[in-house]
Amino acid sequence: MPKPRINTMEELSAAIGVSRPTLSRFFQDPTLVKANTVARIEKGLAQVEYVPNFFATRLNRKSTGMIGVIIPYLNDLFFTKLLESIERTAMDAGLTVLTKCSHSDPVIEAKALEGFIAMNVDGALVVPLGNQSDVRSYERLRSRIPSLLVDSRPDTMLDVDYVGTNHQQSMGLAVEYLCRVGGPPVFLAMPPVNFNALGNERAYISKMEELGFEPRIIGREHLNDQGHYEAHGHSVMDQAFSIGDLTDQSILCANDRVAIGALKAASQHGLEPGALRKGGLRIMGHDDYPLCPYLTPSLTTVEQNLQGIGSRAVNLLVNKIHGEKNSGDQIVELFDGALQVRESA
Amino acid sequence: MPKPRINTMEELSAAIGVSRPTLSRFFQDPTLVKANTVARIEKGLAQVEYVPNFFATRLNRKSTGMIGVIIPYLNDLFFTKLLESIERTAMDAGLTVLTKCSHSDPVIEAKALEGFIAMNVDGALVVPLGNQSDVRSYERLRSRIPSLLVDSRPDTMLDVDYVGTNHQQSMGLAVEYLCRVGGPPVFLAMPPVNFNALGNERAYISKMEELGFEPRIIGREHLNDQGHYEAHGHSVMDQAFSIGDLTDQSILCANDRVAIGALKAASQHGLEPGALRKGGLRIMGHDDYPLCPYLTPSLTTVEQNLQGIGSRAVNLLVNKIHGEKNSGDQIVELFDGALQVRESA
DNA sequence: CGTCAATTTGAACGCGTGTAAAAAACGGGA
DNA sequence: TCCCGTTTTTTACACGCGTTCAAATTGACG
Repeated sequence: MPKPRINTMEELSAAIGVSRPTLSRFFQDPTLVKANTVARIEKGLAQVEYVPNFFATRLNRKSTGMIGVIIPYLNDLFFTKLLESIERTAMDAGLTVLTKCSHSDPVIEAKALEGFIAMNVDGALVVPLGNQSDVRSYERLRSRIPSLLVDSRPDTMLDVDYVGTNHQQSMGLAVEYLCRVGGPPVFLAMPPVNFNALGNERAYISKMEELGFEPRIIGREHLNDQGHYEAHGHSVMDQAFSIGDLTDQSILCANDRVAIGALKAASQHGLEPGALRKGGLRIMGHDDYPLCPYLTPSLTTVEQNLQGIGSRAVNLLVNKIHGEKNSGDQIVELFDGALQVRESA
Repeated sequence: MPKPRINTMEELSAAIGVSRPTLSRFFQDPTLVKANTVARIEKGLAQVEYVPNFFATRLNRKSTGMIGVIIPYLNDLFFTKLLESIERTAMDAGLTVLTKCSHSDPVIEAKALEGFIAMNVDGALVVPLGNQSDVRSYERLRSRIPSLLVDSRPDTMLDVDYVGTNHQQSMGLAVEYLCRVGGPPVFLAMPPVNFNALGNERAYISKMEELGFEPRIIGREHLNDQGHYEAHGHSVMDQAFSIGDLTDQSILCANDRVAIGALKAASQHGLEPGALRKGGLRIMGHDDYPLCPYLTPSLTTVEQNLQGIGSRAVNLLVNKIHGEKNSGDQIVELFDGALQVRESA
């Protein structure tokens, strides 16, 4: 026997004999209503089918209790891990998260940001596409809504609040490690079309120079579909190995997915990255993709503190929302990476 | 010079000299307004900053133009691939997608479904947690909103509209292939706590029996945290290999992530799955996880047609929304899997 | 210039709930 | 029992836009 469906608070009010304003307060926060009355309401509620209309409740409220989050890709465990951290933290803070994915399309990204404005979200976390992102969209967003850039910061938005990894430090770790335990690394870059991997690249160069080595970057010339990092890494290294190049070098990859492609190329050419431990071919990644330990050989990499970045981003956003008066100062928080030494380097 | 911000249609109307009802019609569908007027509105719009309030627009509309989608995990490329397919199809159909993730928590799942009701979505696609899912929540949802189960169907919801993979067929393919090219496979199951992998398991059993072989299932007794498939596959196989068991068997894994763990265990024990091509140790997965080609050895598997499942699910949902009068008949569409023979088996 | 059809406008109401202010009911203590 | 402070109820307005409908305007055409 299905319970009778009740569509409006008005009807509810009539059905259980409690005034509508009291019901309204009850749904927002039961502690605003006397225990006695709460019990009466809950008893009534158990007998009917009623769900307050989401739109109506937010229409005339100062705070919607929602934050918007947008990420560039879905098919990447890096972003989903970050997203998971964000969602969990936000949920604990009592916020509803509105997740969007731009699918690597600046137009979709812009539309999503506009959507956040239209929905009056309390704040927004933006993991941007990168330099292709529409700067004006973001400007429009942050002029109305407390916002934070996460993970990646386009060159055109350097004056904006931001939480991410300290690439100088994390790539520095990688370069230093590779140099210490073997030969100085060649840098396998991301596809050029792609978003600002420049942070990693610049960090590589400066660390190499600091240590007195000549930086060498490969893979910038290869065109590749966006997001197909493994294919990129594979094709670049396959080509090199085919002519006997780089077969005893240290290869530092822009990220783990590129490294996964490189690993495959190596194994196809009968090479065993990391086999000599202190020299020969070695392949290292960056990010600590969840599958790293399960690759053969397992992938040495630098772990990004996605957990920390995600939760810190949410907390900072909450602060911005609750006033904390735009102190005027730009917020920039960079998290250090941690070396994860495994078999491949 | 920032454009003046306009907050309501009323103000907009005054600002650009077009009546509010006309503006309303313009925002819903510009073709409802004369070209001449459209131009005038657009010109005015370019000079100000205005975004129609999302809540207000949906409050008094019959259709919200939104569909809700919920998936159980984020950190799984299988689900993100499915989600991507769904989002793309929905976007093409002009629908706004509301994505939620239950993070493997039935309570979150139930809340999300209630949220869909509260937001008056036109329809909902539910990729359930599995047998842990709260059946009543889903019943409440589908009693109010056109809904469809996708990918997995809990035993408690067998009478419900559903789109997914034909596991009988896809696992049949795998079993048949393994038997044809080598010895009959042992089935490496998912962690028991987990959601209904039973489809795969049952399909394995029935195909084995059909071919006259004795089914053998391992890995059911191992307890494991949810979602850590690789660790599960690894620990089960590591244990077996350690006592010299299964080292020359065909192993059919419940899914690719389990297989990835199994592959790692093999390599750690100096075993090379698939090396003998037609016998010896072979490992096969199911799903065609995007990384399969990049593993060493690359993973033989059965590809699920996620693209097809996702877009079909959206299209069916759209049909249900647009009436198509509940024909009364239950909708069940099963997609065939396709063999992807690689190195590991 | 007149006519008819197509558009736009004004005015008003509705959507379901938030919110504020004042009046009424309640509850506990002297 | 009376008084006072707390809680609930009444009442009324607000939120921003969808929608309707009659009245006014526009536009193309003859």
